[in-house]
Parts: sequence; C-alpha cells; structure tokens
Amino acid sequence: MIESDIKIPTTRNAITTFNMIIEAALEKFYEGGYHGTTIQAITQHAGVAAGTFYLYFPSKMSLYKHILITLSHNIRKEIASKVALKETRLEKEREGIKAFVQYVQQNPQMYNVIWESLYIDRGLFKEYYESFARRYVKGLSHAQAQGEIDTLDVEVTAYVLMGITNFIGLKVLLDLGENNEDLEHIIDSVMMLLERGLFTRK
Amino acid sequence: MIESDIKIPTTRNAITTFNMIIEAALEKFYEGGYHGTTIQAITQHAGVAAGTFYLYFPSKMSLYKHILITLSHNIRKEIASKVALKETRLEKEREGIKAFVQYVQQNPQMYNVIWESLYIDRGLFKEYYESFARRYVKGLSHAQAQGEIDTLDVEVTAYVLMGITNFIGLKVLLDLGENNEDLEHIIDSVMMLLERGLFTRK
DNA sequence: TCATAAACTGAACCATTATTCATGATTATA
DNA sequence: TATAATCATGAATAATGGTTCAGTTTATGA
Repeated sequence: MIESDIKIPTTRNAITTFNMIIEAALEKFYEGGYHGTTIQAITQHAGVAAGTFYLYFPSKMSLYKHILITLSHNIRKEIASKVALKETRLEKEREGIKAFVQYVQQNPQMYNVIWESLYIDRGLFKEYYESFARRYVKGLSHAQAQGEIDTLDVEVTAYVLMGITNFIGLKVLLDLGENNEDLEHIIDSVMMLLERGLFTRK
Repeated sequence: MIESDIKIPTTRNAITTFNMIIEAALEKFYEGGYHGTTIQAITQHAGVAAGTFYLYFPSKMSLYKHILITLSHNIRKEIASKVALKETRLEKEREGIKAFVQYVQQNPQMYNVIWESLYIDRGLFKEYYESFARRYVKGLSHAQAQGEIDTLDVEVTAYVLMGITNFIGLKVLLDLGENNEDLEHIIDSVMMLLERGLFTRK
C-alpha cells in the first residue's frame, strides 16, 4: 500500500491534528496547487508548527497521495451508494451524474487534486480513471445483458459518459457559461440527449 | 495582450533559437509539468545557455502563457478548418472529434499544458473552455435553426460534446483501457450513441 | 576591413522551501 | 507521583532553481 509510511495516529488529540493538517492541505492545494503550496502554509493554516507535519507524513508527496486516494475512494463510494438505489439503467445514469456533480460542488478541490496527478504521478492518474471506467463498464455490460441499452462498445461508452459527467461538473464548479444554478435543468438536457440522441429523426 | 512582453525576434538565427526554446519547453513541460521543469533543463535541451532564455522571455511564466495561447489557437484553427469541409451537422460532429483526437496524438503536450493552467492561472483555463464552448454553441444553434438537431439546451450540449471529445482524446493518448489502436471504431461507437441515444427503444 | 549592434554565455546571486533535530510540553501508565 | 512514551515546537540546514549581468562571440553594413 502506498500510504503505509503514513503514521495514522490513534489518540484523540493526535487524530484531530492529523485531520486538521489534511483539511488545511485540501484548502491550500485547491488555492495554489501542489507546488504552489508550502508545508509552512499548510501547517500554519492548520494551526500547528511545521515540524508537526513530519510526525504524521514522511513527505509532502505522501500527503498528496493520501489525499488523492481518499478523495477517489469517497467519490466512488458516494456514487455507488446513490446509484444502487435506482432500478433502471436510465435512472441510474441520471442519479450518477447528479451524485458526481453534487460531490464536486461539495468538494471543489477534487479536480485540482486529481488532475494535478497528471504531473505528479501519471500512474496514479491513469489508475484513477481506469478503475473508474472498469466499474462503469461492469454496470453497462449488465444493463446490456438485460437489454436496457444498445449494442455499443461498452468501454468507449464508459469514457463518453465519464467525459460528459466530468465536463458538466466542471461547468457547474467553475461557473463556465451561463445558467449553472438550475442543476435539474442541466441534467434534464443531458438525459434527453442520452435518450433521444443528438440529431432529429426523419 | 498578455504576451506583449515577449521579444519575438526578427533575424533568421534568433528566430531559430526562439523556436528551439519553445520546442524544448513543450517537451519538458510534457514530461515534468511546469513546476517540474527548470529553465536550466529547457535551455540545455534547446542547446543554449540559461541566460539566452531571458533574451526572449521575461520570465518562465510568460513562456508558459505563450505556449498555452499558441496551442489553443492551433487546435481551434485545425478543428475549424476540417469541420468546415463537411456539410451536415452529423458529419461535422464526426470530423470534429476525429480532428481533436488526431491533434492530441500529434501534440501530446496539450492536456498537460492546458489543464495545468488550472493551478497557474485559473482565468486562462476558464477562458480556454468558455471560448471553445462559445464557438461550439454557435455551430449547434445554426444546426438547430436548420432543423438538424433536437431542441436541446445548446450550451449544455456543447459541454457534453466537449466532454466526450476530451475524454476520448484522453483515453487514446494515455492508452486508458483497451483497443485504442482503431480510432475509426471508437468514433463509430461515439457517433452511434449520438445518433441513436444510449438506451434501447421499446 | 572595421565598428557597431545583436546574440549569446554561464557563473554567481539570492530567495524560497522541504526537511531535520534538539528541546520542551503533555499525556498515559505503573 | 515518577517515568516513559507520545506529541509538539520552530529555528537551522541544505538544496534547489529563477533571474541577473559583466563579459564574449557573431553578424551586419558601410
């Protein structure tokens, strides 16, 4: 395991400190990115001394990886639990998009942390999207076996759907374009496209 | 203009040097990202001394911005010219995806440079996607007026299509998942989805 | 051919910052 | 209460890397 070198504390106070450092790091990484954030800035924001950082993390890098892994666990769990409540693939798809966008809104640091891995550790970046896709493919294959979705290449479809979800999330998070307040309307539009296709029928 | 502080040279040799620095920077930024790349590394790779860099660029940052702007100009021009050759919106859409993915394959530094702007200058990142979307919206609105595409929210649709294109590009570039050799097959799958929708019809 | 400008050099400067460590405070245990 | 173990400090260290500049080479054109 990558994070085996992190000393996860057991006593009450130490756990608080540990978590405060992570919280502070999330905020700072969001603001300035990995390289734009100093240990001083993190620890200062967490209200501890610089040296305290190294009681828990052997390096700045290990903190970053720990955060990346935690975030990706969380979002996957979040989406999976919400999607599981729905019956049809159509409903699952709608719920998945919604859960993702809401998670992003509540954890705006996500894109920064995950995308930055492209420059920090390309393996982690690939692993994140590939394992996300793998789970997606499973769900789509199942739906295909049930006759719910068309006979498409499920892997390509998984990346298409991930692309849609990610860019809608980005639009809402960074307020790209207009009308980002009404999430239901946005999702309605996306679902209409997935239901009918883009083009008019003759 | 942002890059007005760059001294673009006029004499033959100086232009060569200028371009060699940019080429080297592209390669190094791709390998290690902005922060992971030193001026020393860039100039060494370009075969010039460190000081030479500052004859043309006032700072490392100005080089990055110059590259970002150049890349985004180029890809837009590339896509626009190819899409213009096609008649129907369906053909234009197919051509657009293809042009994008091919551009990405030939300029693999693109994602690194553009996405990294999220940590370097969030305004540039937003500007890039918003202006990309604006052009897309124009095309879609036109197609809608012609009755070629459904009555969808064109802005949301633009981000959906950009998301699809970007993630297919990412899949091919980073070789995520399998079967990334056959680009035509991938594009066929995407287009089928856009034509028919995702779900089977009762 | 020679003078002037343009292009280039790379060692030195200086600011930044990840990490260490000697020391002190706090908490748990016997 | 004594003693060990844990937790915390923050100044010092050491390395890195963007930028400068005084000097050298190359090109130009009269």
